[in-house]
Amino acid sequence: MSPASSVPPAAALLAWYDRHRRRLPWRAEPGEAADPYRVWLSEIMLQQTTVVAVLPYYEAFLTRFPSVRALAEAPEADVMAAWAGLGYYARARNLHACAKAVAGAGGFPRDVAGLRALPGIGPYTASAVAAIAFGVPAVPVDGNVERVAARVFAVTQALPAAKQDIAAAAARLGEQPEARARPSDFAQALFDLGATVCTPASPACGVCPWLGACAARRAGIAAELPRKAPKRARPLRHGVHFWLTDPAGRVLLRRRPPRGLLGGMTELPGTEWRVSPWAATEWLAFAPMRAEWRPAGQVRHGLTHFELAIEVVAASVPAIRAEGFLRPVADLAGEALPSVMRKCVRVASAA
DNA sequence: AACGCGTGGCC
DNA sequence: TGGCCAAGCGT
Repeated sequence: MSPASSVPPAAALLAWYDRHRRRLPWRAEPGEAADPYRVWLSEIMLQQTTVVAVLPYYEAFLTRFPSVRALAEAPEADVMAAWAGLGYYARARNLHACAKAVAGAGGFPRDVAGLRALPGIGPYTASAVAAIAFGVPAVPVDGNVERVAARVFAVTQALPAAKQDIAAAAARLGEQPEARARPSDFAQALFDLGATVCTPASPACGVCPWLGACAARRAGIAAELPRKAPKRARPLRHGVHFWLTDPAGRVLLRRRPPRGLLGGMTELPGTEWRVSPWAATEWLAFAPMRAEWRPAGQVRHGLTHFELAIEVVAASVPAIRAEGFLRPVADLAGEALPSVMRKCVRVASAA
């Protein structure tokens, strides 16, 4: 980035946004006041999660927990069950803790520092809520904004080392008077630009409002930015899970530890997940009860840092006496089952 | 400061 | 198909 490089004009981006703004359920209509609860809820759900995945969860949450107070007063198990399938379950735990803090304080803090102090709210979300809900002139730097900023200023250093430089570049964009006059629209315009035009793989530079000011485009390297450090490979791990039912149509479940992998979520009892496959003589020792276990099917599932291959085995006994709790199979929809466990349930039910 | 932490869609 | 990616945070 040379000293002579010009800053892409905020006015051009805002004009583009006024024509192309996406209508999303958590967005206020032009001239309408934003609802901090909805903005915050959507921002937490959208962390590392696509709009399409969030939409049904957002609507379900608003119906079930129509206000931050309603969310604060709900049992944590209800919140975890409503979040089941969305992933990164620490978000749900922190969401609930944050709701309690906000309800207790009588409302959301209206500035970046106050928001940043709440559970589950980091630098990005604090800026996003401050800008979108309260009109604070901050530029939230997410993956979209990082990409746009890296390109318009041609930051060629790779992430995560380039984090600070890119954040400074994004802040430069937001310093323009036109951006400071419309912080909410400017932030969302950057999101929309990144999501629909300045996309990761094949950016639509031809229709970009910043085409003329983009340093990466000028250098012919837009699609290559931002550069990223290589990621580690995801190893395969193996596990065996047990589908144990009784004559009343109930199945044995277990609660996972409150923190860590799938923390606080419900699971079928099973072995640990390890790199070497399990022999029958080994996994039998982990079975919740002595029974005639029969293979019910296999499940593959990708988690954040490893791939999982699960063997589901099933048995029926006259009476279940084992650690855990029982639920009617018909009621499993209301349980906090993560996606990997829903796959296991599907396989076992079909067998 | 790296690393742990889900899921589904896309090419 | 498999690697990449998405409005990151907590530790």
